[in-house]
Amino acid sequence: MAVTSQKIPLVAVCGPTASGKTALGVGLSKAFGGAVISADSMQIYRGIPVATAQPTEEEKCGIPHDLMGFLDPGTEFSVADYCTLAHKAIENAYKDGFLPILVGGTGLYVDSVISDIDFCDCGSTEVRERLQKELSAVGALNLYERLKAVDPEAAKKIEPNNTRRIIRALEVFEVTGIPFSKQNELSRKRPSRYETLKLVVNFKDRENLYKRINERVDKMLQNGLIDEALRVRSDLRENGAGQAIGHKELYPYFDGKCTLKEAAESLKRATRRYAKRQLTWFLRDPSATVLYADTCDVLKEAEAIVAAWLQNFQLEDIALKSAAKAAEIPAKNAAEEAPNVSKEETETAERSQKAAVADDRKFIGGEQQKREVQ
RNA sequence: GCCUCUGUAGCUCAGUCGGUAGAGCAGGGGACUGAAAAUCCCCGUGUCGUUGGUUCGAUUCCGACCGGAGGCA
Repeated sequence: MAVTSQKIPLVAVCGPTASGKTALGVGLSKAFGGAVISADSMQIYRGIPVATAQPTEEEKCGIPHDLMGFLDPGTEFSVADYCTLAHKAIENAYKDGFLPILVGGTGLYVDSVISDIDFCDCGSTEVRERLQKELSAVGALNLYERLKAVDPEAAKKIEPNNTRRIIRALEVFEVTGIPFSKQNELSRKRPSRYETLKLVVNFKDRENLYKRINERVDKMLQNGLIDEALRVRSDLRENGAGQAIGHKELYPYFDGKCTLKEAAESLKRATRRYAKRQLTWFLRDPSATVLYADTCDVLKEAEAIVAAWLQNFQLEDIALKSAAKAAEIPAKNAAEEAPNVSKEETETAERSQKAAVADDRKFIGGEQQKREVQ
């Protein structure tokens, strides 16, 4: 399966919150000379690192991270803005000799970059605001009827109550004169500019994910989530960082309407639901390789997959040299380990790997120390 | 000890003038092309506390018993 195009290789690491994407992205970067480009609609904002679980300098392990914590929380932002920045960031990383690794939980951002969706520069705040006003004056059904007349294809796919999508579809038509559905169709035909390997972190038993989520929320509360929420409350905008899960769930507690315990519970619940939504997004893509974090060592498995995948590329490619070089060792391991493993051996291996996963942090720390000593 | 109220979905409760039940929340599934940690859609069988009785038929009416709440002693 040789790759004939000149496309840039891109590894995407996706999965629900608290699944260990960050550590996996860093781990792969260390193994293959990668640079992380974040694909997270909330980690882009500055000043809310606790709620958005931004990695600390220590967790980044010296790996370059782009598109993280650079935007003022009051700033509006869109997928289109993100794509512009992300394409540039990926290109730059690649030019500098890094293997670009897109790490994030925002499915729309990840897929928009990967398949190079064309947002056709057709965003108009005026038109959108006008439609919003019309909506409250005329009602959702009327707007929906208008969409039906103008773009029946789009109307078929959009629920009559999903006013946000109705407005966007009408907006595209008004600005460009081309129906939204047609626009999408054209965009879909456009070839991607990347050769992508998409990894999705999942769990065999959902309870394991939920446990991690619950524990992480508790940790956030210990790490100053309340102070952070109080500090930035007035800076957040409803259609920007204010949407982030983490602060708004604490407001009822601040307003004396519930106990901290209740607020924490609702925060956990919101996060669990979000994780589920992320999973349905990522698991929908049949081309994605799914890794189960509760039954195997995700990093090891991912390293083997990436190493094998990198062999599709021509090694004369200057930008890939460092990656290929770094890949040598894991590639060998993968070749030796992957095939000819009996079922029983796999099971015992899984069991011991489970222990390693449980001790995730220390394990990575140990690896890190080794490398630093060398 | 007596009196009153109460016991229906994981939780809070509707309801059936007797024909085996339905909302909200929780939970599950899904969609997604410029707010996406957002937005939206779909999914409700449970010994109607237990046990006798009346009845063609009881979760619904009557009795007893067992929980829970309140009142009087």
